[in-house]
Amino acid sequence: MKIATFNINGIKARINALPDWLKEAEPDVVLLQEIKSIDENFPREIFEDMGYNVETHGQKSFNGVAILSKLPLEDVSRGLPGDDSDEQARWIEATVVGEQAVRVCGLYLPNGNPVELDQEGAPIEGGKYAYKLAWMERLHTRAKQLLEDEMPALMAGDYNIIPQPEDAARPTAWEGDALYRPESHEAWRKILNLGFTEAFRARNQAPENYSFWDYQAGAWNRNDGIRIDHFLLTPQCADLLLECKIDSEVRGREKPSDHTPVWVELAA
DNA sequence: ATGGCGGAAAGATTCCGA
Repeated sequence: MKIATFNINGIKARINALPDWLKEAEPDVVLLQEIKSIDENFPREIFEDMGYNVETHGQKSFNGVAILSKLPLEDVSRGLPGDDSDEQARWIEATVVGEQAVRVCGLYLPNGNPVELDQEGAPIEGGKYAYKLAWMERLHTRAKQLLEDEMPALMAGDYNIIPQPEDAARPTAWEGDALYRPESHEAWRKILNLGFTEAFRARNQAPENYSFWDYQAGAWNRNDGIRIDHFLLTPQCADLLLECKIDSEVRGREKPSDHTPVWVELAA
């Protein structure tokens, strides 16, 4: 089973690039982020005609996540639990029924910039960085529950986290940024340390592997990128891991997203 | 350090992302 994650930066803007990539990459399941569309406006027929089941969790203008799957999807759930007042569409999960059932969670973790701190250095309540860290606390809670289920499960998407220096072309440029701050790293490590496997690094230790390049200043041509799109696998899912790859070349095409697809192949 | 680009909604500019 091939499962991909792809922050498309707007479904309308990627109306050609996404189907083109699907036809050649042929993933069984795709977790999409930043569809930037309400559910009613998502062009589901395009993907249904390609054999995909479509489940969306959209909102107006920003954010929005979706799952495309050639295999049946069961028990679809929208929204990350833990804060009923959170109206941002950043989480969707479902069970994919293949040879084995796999629980897949698609996420678009808050960026968190600008970082606003009080005199003591604590994130200011109501600010974007506090929202990011609070969201990661809720993610930690959901992650623990997934482990308790003891079934193959994964959480994948745009984490807006640069895990290590080797995950950025210019790591020093990111010091102090919400994607690279100590509090962000601590929250990331806390989730990993529950017992998740980060799929890409389980298969590849090399630097200069990125999943995002800014549109500005020729970042793609200079390979000035960062690796922020990740797969976290439960132990039962990590046992099924065959490969994890980044489709970098997609970033160099006509009208690209600023992110590129990342995928895993599972023996499921 | 900032936001030079790009997307969306609104509507000839502003907000947002990373």
